[in-house]
Amino acid sequence: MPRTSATKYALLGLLSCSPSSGYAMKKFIDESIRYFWTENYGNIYPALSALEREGLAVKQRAQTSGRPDSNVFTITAKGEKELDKWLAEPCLPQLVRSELLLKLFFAGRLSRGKAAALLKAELAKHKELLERYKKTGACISEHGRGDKAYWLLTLDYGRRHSAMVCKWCEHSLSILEKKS
Amino acid sequence: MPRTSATKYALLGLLSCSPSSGYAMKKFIDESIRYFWTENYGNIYPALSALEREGLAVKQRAQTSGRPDSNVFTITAKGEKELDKWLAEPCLPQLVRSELLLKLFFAGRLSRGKAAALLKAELAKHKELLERYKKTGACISEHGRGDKAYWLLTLDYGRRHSAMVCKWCEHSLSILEKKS
DNA sequence: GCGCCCATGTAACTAGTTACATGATTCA
DNA sequence: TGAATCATGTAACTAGTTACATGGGCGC
Repeated sequence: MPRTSATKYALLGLLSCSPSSGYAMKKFIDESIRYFWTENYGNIYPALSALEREGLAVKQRAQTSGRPDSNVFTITAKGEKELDKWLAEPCLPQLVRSELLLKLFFAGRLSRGKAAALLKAELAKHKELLERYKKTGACISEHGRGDKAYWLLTLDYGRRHSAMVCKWCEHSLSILEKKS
Repeated sequence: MPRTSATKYALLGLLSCSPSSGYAMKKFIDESIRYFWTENYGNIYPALSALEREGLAVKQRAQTSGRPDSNVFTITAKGEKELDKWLAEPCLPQLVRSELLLKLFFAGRLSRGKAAALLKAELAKHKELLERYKKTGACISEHGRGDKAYWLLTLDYGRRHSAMVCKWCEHSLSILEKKS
């Protein structure tokens, strides 16, 4: 079974919040949900054309003073129906590929210092993420209109995930230090 | 910069433990490290040919009684060097795409029951994973030769991850229930 | 003979990334 | 005038999945 790319639904979801352009959606994704979703232009623009072709969104040329014109897309009733259908479907099993865990799995070949360096880099990354989540939380409380519960829920996941990784790294590093 | 596929290094890593065939490596991956790494035949066989072409592994035809012949690959000194170089390099930043979090982010459109169903499915999945990790832990203690510390470390990650997801699901479900 | 596991491989496909090209507007 | 940001798009690429084809050996 060919699983349709989720890009389509990510864009429909964003459009269900408010009409938007490809450029603006990319920006929103990078600034707000990058910790669990990414897109790139090479993906977005063709997907938007497809949405229009399928009648799930309509395009309008919009002019804003002081900026180039943009193509603003609005979700249609058909688009909302399609989105809701997808949202209610169970998630397809996702295969994981963690380069870090793969390296660590074979890290017996490395010196302790080099193995520790991998863990320290991961620890630093997630400490920084934890800092960023604090700001995101404040941002949602300010900007979010309507039901923020689910936004906070995904944010909570991010926080718990990074906190877990930090603890695991610290624990792993302490084990490495104890080693002969 | 084109990032070389990690499949190459995954296979080199496995070969650094012991000579093996593509089929056997696929089996090992599926049975032991599926929780953080996956491969499929369409990926493995071409990668093995490439390893041979680059002089990182050598192929030998092997016959086992009662089974079809197999191509057993052995890592070369050059292959080990290449592997060690890769292992010591910092991990490239990995982009995350979680279909579950994406759905949840837009779950304000769903009934509470449907949103809860997504979480319940995830909870069930990770409860089952936790069960499996127990067995894997025992398996490593028995079979693992040499330095098991790093194997246990990746397993510890899996356990912590699934435990975190379970807690997050339960917490999220309790919030959904409290909602008006 | 049939179904199952062993074993290898490829072709066609879907998905996702990167690099490039274009052009507007703003600000220093 | 040059750098930065806004804005759209495509072509070429890398990566990964699925489906298919083939054939040996084993047990029923």
